[in-house]
Amino acid sequence: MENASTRWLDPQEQQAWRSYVRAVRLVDEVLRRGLEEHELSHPEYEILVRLSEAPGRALRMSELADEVVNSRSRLTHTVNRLERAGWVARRPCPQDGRGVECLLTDAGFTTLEAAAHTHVRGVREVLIDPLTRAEFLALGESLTKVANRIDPAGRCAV
Amino acid sequence: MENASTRWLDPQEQQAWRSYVRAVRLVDEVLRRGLEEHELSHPEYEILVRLSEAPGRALRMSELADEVVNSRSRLTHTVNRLERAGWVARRPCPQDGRGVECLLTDAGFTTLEAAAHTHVRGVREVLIDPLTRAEFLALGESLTKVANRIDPAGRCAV
DNA sequence: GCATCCTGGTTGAGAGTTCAATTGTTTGGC
DNA sequence: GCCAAACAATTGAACTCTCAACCAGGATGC
Repeated sequence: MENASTRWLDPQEQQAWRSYVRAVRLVDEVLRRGLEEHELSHPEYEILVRLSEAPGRALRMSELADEVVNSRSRLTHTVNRLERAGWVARRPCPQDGRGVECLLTDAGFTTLEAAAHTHVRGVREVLIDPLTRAEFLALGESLTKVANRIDPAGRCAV
Repeated sequence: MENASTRWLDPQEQQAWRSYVRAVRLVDEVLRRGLEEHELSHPEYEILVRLSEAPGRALRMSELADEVVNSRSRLTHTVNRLERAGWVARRPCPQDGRGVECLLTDAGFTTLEAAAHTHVRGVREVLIDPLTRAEFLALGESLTKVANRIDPAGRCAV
């Protein structure tokens, strides 16, 4: 499985990689703390965002799972929590008896609106403001390439 | 707490931010799968790396926590697992009766050597190869800025 | 019509993480 | 020397995530 021919990272690559790991961890932490005052985790927040953008504010479980890059099982658990909180509701899918649609409630929308302010402010503060616009957009483009290499179809259920 | 003056992300920023989230999630997933064949999680792997680089292959718990950007408590739990596996050992810190030193064992070093091949290959595959060298290094520099903005001292116990 | 397979979604157990509370040590004022 | 405050690390409970097993409902072959 492993052989001696692995090409190690040179010092610059090493440094870049460590910054990646460190930044990702710190950014996550900041955003988590921002959302917790709205009783939302980051994964939960993303689900609400996707639902709010969907036609009729509803999506099938599997579509939703792909959009937020979650496993089916993880989505089920997370949606359970959101449903318990009253921010989301489930209903059977009319076209497909196996399917389940997930629907953003009005309460969910209200929560989302409130949380979005905090969240966007956090994103600006940690990721956008420290960089020039060009740097930030370049970052985005690089990461688009990275994501597309791993999951070209754009719909990965992990 | 929230007011109406929040500046929302424009479409390009939006796109960049979503790529960030998506890429980070996908990269994490790939690396996790790479390490699992060595029975290591990514946080565990990082701990072994830091120990292997430290003088005498040992660090105090709090230093280690800062290096890998973990909370104290999380580090304790993770080190418990590593200790149970025999890859790490604890000993009291001679200078400070409160302190505990964490030490990489020979078995731990061997495991680390094996896992490093898989891991570095994974990092290359998902993060380095899809980009030009300049792009990758620019990514690293941007993320260094991001990390330093959040945690200027470079020693954040989260 | 029914046996088989595939897909959408859920469940439960086990592992990992967070938070608040706890134990034990050192430090600093007096 | 003593007491309070600060610090290092650990603990346990509650919660989240992963994986593998499961239970439908649809599609396919005959």
